[in-house]
Amino acid sequence: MNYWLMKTEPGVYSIDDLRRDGHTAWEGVRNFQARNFLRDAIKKGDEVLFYHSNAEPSGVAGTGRIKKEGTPDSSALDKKDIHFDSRSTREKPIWFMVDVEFTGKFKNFIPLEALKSKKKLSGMLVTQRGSRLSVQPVTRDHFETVVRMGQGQS
DNA sequence: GCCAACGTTGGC
DNA sequence: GCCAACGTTGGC
Repeated sequence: MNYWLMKTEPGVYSIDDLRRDGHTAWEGVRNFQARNFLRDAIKKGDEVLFYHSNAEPSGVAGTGRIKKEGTPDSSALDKKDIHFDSRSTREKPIWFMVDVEFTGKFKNFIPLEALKSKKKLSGMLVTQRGSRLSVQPVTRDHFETVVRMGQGQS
């Protein structure tokens, strides 16, 4: 079982949207490192920290779980989609997506500032300057610490 | 809105 | 294969 952090801009798709929908296709990722995680490493049942970026404040808003492993990203094949990529084809897809299901919204939203100041979370990728990767691996320790903070037990 | 940090592209 | 130019991310 692995743990991940996935970024989304709440104005585009928030934890409340995920709660409403139950699950969603995590599509539109156009970065090769993140693509490799989506295609190769993320497995059904893996747990996800749901992170609001470009928000006021930015931070972890809740959790999700991988419902379906990597499949070709259909938005890359759709000419009308903003994420359309002419290099990607049905036979040789470049981009991949996973399906994420809602598992919970934090009682306490955890702002980035709180992640940074928590000693136990030192080294967590998202707290590092210039960390732009939109799909990041998280250690089990860090995942559980953040969840405890979000549930208000720490 | 600014801008630092980073990823990607393309000329050579 | 280098690296400058450009585009994007995302905190502030």
